[in-house]
Amino acid sequence: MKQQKILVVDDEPDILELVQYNLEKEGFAVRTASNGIEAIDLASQWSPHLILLDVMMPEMDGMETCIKIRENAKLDDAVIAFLTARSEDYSQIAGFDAGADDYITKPIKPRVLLSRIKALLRRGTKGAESKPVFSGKTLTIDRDRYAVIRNGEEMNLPKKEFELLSLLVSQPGKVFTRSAILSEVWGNDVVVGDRTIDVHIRKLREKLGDHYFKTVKGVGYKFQEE
Amino acid sequence: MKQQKILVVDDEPDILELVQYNLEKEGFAVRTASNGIEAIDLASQWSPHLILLDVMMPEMDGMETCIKIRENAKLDDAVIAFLTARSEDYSQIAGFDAGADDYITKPIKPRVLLSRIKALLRRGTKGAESKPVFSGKTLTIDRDRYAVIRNGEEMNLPKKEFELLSLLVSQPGKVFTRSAILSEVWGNDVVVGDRTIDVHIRKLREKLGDHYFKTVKGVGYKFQEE
DNA sequence: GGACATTCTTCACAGACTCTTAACCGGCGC
DNA sequence: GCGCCGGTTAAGAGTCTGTGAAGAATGTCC
Repeated sequence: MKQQKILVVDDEPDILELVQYNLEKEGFAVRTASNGIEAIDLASQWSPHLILLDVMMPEMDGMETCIKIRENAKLDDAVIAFLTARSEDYSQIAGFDAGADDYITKPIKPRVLLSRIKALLRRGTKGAESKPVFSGKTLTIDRDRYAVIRNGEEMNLPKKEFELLSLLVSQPGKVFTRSAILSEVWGNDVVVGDRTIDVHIRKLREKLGDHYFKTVKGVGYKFQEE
Repeated sequence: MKQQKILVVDDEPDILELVQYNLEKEGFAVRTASNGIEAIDLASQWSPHLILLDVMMPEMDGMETCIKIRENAKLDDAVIAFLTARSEDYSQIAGFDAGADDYITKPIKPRVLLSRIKALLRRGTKGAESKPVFSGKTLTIDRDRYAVIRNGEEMNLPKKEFELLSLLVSQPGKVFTRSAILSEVWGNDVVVGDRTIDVHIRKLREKLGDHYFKTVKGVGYKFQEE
């Protein structure tokens, strides 16, 4: 699965570090900004899936930053959550008006933070999911069931193989470069060796048949039925 | 969709009127009560989907009312949200303990109120919305009676197991990720350990048979009959 | 209120499966 | 032959789930 990107914005380095550590431990790609201006910059070029925004910040406060971010069409899919001290009640209300999707109260408890974040991301990506089913002549991929059906026979593949197959099958005939495959299946910030993709392709060839997968030397791989 | 019922409880007639007007405009069925005792009465016979409860009330305060309502099994599905003045911080915390699902601070802004209420109802009705009964070849789930019937033999499951089974059975074959299961069965704000789901799945396997539940490693679980 | 039963959650560990790595092979164009 | 690429293989690291037991939480019955 593709790695989810989270931008954390707070003016206290301690908080940034704490949050970053906990999120990265869970496999998220994390970047930080210490004020609103930085945040907007980074957000617009990095396109994070979720933005954690401290309400109280010098220069430009969270609310204002949030509104600015919402104005950027490119960031329409981003989920925004406020970090707020428990006493700053007012901000909770105004925050929703500014376009926030949730608020999380400080002091931050790592486990709670994680569960909230996961819930938010799940909600956020619901619409973006591509069709759950692809059907070709002899192969059907059903993302809902996480299964591949070949000639009526259902088989299960390990996660990475399934994701890789899904990607290739999503656009039959199209050649996917190695780097494209890496970033889609492994995520941008994961580094794996050169041969890893080959090995997974080989597994797929073993299980489904050699003819489905065509190697385009120097470029990448493509899926073709028959 | 069936009209959603909301009970508003507050001792200030102005607030009642304001809230009632706004909610009815949006198509909700609204009733009001001006104290805790009235509220409990009305709630138990009308079974609202959501109860808005002022914290500060004469006779019986919101917290106490909330606890009483929670004791009534018939109202188990009701979502309870507190209305609280900005300064009454403490109540927000204790409110969750008393069984509240959210709190909304005064002064009330209609737009915010509506968006919060809709979010709450969305969350609250996920289980009840689906048909109360699912029937497969050998398994039948009857949400109304809270019972599972396998091959004509009725059996009762503990709540969590039942909810988990219901969820999986609601879409046979579909893989539910661990995080999806957590948010549906446990709720977004509950944090439980990694192995908890496994244990419940195991219980179900013990009681109903191993073959119904398929593990998809790295992804989640799915239900399949046969 | 106290004793008991049931349900829910946690924990530590084992085992199975999956993923990645590294070394080596062979084809191809120059 | 040489360098570049991808294919193959097997081993080891790593990840995820299953399990038993125990403790906490909750409910029930006198």
